[in-house]
Amino acid sequence: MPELPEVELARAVLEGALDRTIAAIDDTDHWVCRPHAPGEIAAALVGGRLTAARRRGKAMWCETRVGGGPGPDLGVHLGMGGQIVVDGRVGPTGPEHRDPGPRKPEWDRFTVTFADGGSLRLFDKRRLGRVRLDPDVDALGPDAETITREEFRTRVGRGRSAVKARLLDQSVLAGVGNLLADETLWQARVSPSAPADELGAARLDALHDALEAALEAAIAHGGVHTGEVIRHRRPEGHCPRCGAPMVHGTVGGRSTWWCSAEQA
DNA sequence: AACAATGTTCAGTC
DNA sequence: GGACTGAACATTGT
Repeated sequence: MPELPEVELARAVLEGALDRTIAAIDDTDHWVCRPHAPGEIAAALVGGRLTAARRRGKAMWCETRVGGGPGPDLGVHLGMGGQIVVDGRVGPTGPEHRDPGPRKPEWDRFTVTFADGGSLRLFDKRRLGRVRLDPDVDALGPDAETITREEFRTRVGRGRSAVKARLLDQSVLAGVGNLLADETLWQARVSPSAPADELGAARLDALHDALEAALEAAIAHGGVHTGEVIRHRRPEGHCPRCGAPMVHGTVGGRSTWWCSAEQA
């Protein structure tokens, strides 16, 4: 689930955890909390509180106050399938929201318990999510939601690798994942394997517009899985616009589907 | 059982 | 040194 729209929805859920005293933290999952030692995050934040929930691309973090002064930021990355759960509530983050399925307690990889009895948890079956203090977000490119047309042109339209690889490169722009990339390319009728530097301004602008529209729709509807082409992203799938078969391949190292006619 | 999965990162190669 | 590629990472589901 987690691409920019899901992370934004999770960030909104995170706001429910602000301004509450932190009574305890379970940071004993050494993989999710690496490189911190068990207890390190707890020692830094217990007694303090979260004061703001921020996001850049797929990276999220909370500003904090501890002992009357600013504390370290608490960074949270959802990885491939993580969810933020505050007081037992999750945001609308994909198919699992409609059908939550089993929720084994051991899939809670990180837990903040508040003095009022509530909690903030990172729920993550796959364990590819990550929690760390003072995450470095400076290496990320501009957020996909706010990047300007001009910035998009110069950053995405550079290099001879496939345009999809550029869209997925978080240092080029932050927030686009595999499904959103396929949706954006399909909306703009651009081949995922087209070399980025051969696109030209018109098609780069079309991609930018398609991205903004896809982001807005995904946030409004609850996640990238609601994209128009996403459910046709399967064997025997057909383009919902022209009816031509969808084809599958690997582009930029990721599983990719595109319309055999319109994105040739 | 083998393989793919909505993400990131690191070791290689050009 | 920068740009780019593919495997590895931990785990679940098909």
